[in-house]
Amino acid sequence: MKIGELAKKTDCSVQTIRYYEKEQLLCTTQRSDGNFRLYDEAAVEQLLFIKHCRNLDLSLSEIRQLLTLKRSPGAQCDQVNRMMDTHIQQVETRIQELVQLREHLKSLRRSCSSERTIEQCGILQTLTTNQHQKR
Amino acid sequence: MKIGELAKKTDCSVQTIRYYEKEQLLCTTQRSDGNFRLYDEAAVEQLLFIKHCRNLDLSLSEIRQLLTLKRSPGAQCDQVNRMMDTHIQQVETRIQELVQLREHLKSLRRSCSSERTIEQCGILQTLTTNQHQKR
DNA sequence: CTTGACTCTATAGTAACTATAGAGTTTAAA
DNA sequence: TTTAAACTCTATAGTTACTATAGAGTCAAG
Repeated sequence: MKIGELAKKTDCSVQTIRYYEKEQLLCTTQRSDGNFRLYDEAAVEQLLFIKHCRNLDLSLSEIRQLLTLKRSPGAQCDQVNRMMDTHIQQVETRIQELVQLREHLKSLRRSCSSERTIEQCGILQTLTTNQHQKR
Repeated sequence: MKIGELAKKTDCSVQTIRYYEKEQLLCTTQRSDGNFRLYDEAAVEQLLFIKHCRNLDLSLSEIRQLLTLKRSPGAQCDQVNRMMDTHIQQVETRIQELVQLREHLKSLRRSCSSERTIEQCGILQTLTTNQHQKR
C-alpha cells in the first residue's frame, strides 16, 4: 500500500509518517517504480504501536528504545519496566506542579472582580508588586 | 545599568532579555556609546512582571496583551479577568488529562513484572495489540 | 598594551510535528 | 489521447520559549 492508505488505516497524517521515517521509527523497505513508498501490514502494526506509545506521552526517543528492545525478544524486560516507572514519576510530578499552579491562579483570580479599571485590577497589582513565591 | 546587571537583578539570562526585546516584551530605550543596551529601574520592574507571568505559565503573547492593557489604566479590567479564567480552565483540563494518563500508565505497568523476557513483557504486549482507547 | 570580562549581531538547535512550494506520478474521465 | 484531479516526492520553514554557539567589538584593570 502507498503512504496515503497507511495514513488512513492508522489515522496518522502523511507528513507524520514521513517524519517518523526520518526519525528512524519506521523504515520504508520498498519503493514503487515512480519512487512512491510502499508498506505492508507489518508497517501498519508498527505505526499503531508508535501511536499507542504517543498516546502515553512517551517521547520519540523512548519509543525508539522500545522498538529496539522488541527486536531482542529473549532479553530481560526490566528496562521497559524502568522506563515506565520513570515516566509515571514524571507525570506525577507534572500533575503536582499543575495543581499548585492552579491554586495560585485561582487565588490570584479572587483578588479581582468585574467592574474594575485596569488601575484597580487586583491581578495586575499582584503581578506588578514583588512576589516571593517559588514554583 | 547594562544588560548583565539587569540579568543578575532579575535572575534572568542575558540571552532571554535580548529575546524578550526581539519579541517586543521589553524595549531598550537607550544605548551607550559602544552600542551597549542601557536599562533603568522601570526595566527591572517590567522584567519582573514578565517573570511573574511566566511563573504562571502565561504565554509571551498573553503577557504582551497584559502589558498593553497596563498602558491604559482607565480601561475596564474584564479582559484580564477573562484571560485568567481561560488560563485556569486550560490548566484544569491538562490536569485531568494527566490524571487519566497516569492511571493508564499505572495499569499498564501492573501488567508486567520483573524477571520476564521482552517476549513475555506485559507492557509491550499491550502496546502491540490493538487498543481502543481515547485520550 | 594586553588580558579578561563583558557586550554586540546573527545563526542554529531543541520536540514533534504542521504547512508550504515546486516538481513528478498515477488514475479516471472526456 | 489528452487532460485534469488526486496523489506522491523532496526540501524547507514555521511553531514555542528559550539556549548555545561563532566571530566580532568594547571597556576596565594591571
